[in-house]
Amino acid sequence: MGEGILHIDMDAFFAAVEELRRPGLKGKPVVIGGSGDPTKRGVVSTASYEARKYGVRSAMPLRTALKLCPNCVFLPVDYEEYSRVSRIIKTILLEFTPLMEDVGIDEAYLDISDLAGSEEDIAREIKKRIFEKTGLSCSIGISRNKLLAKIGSDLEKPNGLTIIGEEDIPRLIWPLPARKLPGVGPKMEMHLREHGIQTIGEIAAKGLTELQELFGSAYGHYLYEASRGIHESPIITSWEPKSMSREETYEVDTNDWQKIARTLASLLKEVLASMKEEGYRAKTVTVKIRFEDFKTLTRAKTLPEETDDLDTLRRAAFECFSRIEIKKRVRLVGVRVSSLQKILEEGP
DNA sequence: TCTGGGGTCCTTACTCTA
DNA sequence: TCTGTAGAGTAAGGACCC
Repeated sequence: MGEGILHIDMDAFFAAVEELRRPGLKGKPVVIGGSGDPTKRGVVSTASYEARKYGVRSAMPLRTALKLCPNCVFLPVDYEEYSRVSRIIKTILLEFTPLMEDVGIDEAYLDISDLAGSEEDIAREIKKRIFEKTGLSCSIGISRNKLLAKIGSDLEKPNGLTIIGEEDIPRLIWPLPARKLPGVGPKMEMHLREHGIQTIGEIAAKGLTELQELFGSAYGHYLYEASRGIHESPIITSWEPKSMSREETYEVDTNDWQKIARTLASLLKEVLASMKEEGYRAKTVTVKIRFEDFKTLTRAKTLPEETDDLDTLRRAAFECFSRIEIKKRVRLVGVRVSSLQKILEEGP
């Protein structure tokens, strides 16, 4: 007992949903990303397992994926459809327990500590119910905390079920590449390698003070504990958004100030629409410009009080924009609002 | 040559105020 | 009042996540 946390991760979610809609795609290499046109700017959101055989990976430019796999079927991202299927899955999970943490569109944590029956039986039942209702498979990790459950769900993909107990850490976790530890991305992986560290076990072999000297006190402490499977973070069942943003990458880089300004104004309108729809006002506006060389600048302005007035937010956004010198071509424009305040609902 | 979009969190620097 | 500093708020950038 005691391994009461489940991490549920849908297998190649976007591609799997598309295959449901178009059974003719089954068995073919499918790549979901951007507008679906692999000659245009965009990156891979999801590659089916067949496409992965060609080396296609998430976050890879679509043009690179096309070179690796000219026969792949390229499809645009249809968030509305994936969200619809996602809601069905989350509803199934909530039938098991209200202690569900929503992590993006295709993942969730469940705390089943107080449920009757073995963790493994419950996980099998979850997989069965999801498959019956949606035709989709998922992978589940079971352990005593979110960190280990998440690593576990990734170990036997697709359609996996992995239980990680205390005694399994040296055998299952320590041989894994450091990159498999949540929070270790490409930069930190390189940084670790420079210090001769390639696996999670090699992190666990270091002392706390050494890790903190090398990687800073907070992150060093995280690595020390995480590499030993120690992680105390609760299941978060609800939360408030901290910011909302829209950004757009041009198909062709531009230095046309008018065009950039029009993009900024229209992105702000979209952000404002989402903000109003969800019932928030914002106090801080941030404008982001990415140049052709990928150098990115942001400028922020905090207002005296929260607002959802378009003119006020637009003045703030353009004040930020005016502080950025456009002396290179621009590839991306973005706008974000933060310091959000929920508007209390009026009575009927 | 390429590198999306929507988020969160952390670090560092700076400014203002108690 | 002078001086130093702690803490809050703001700004900017960067790493990471799906």
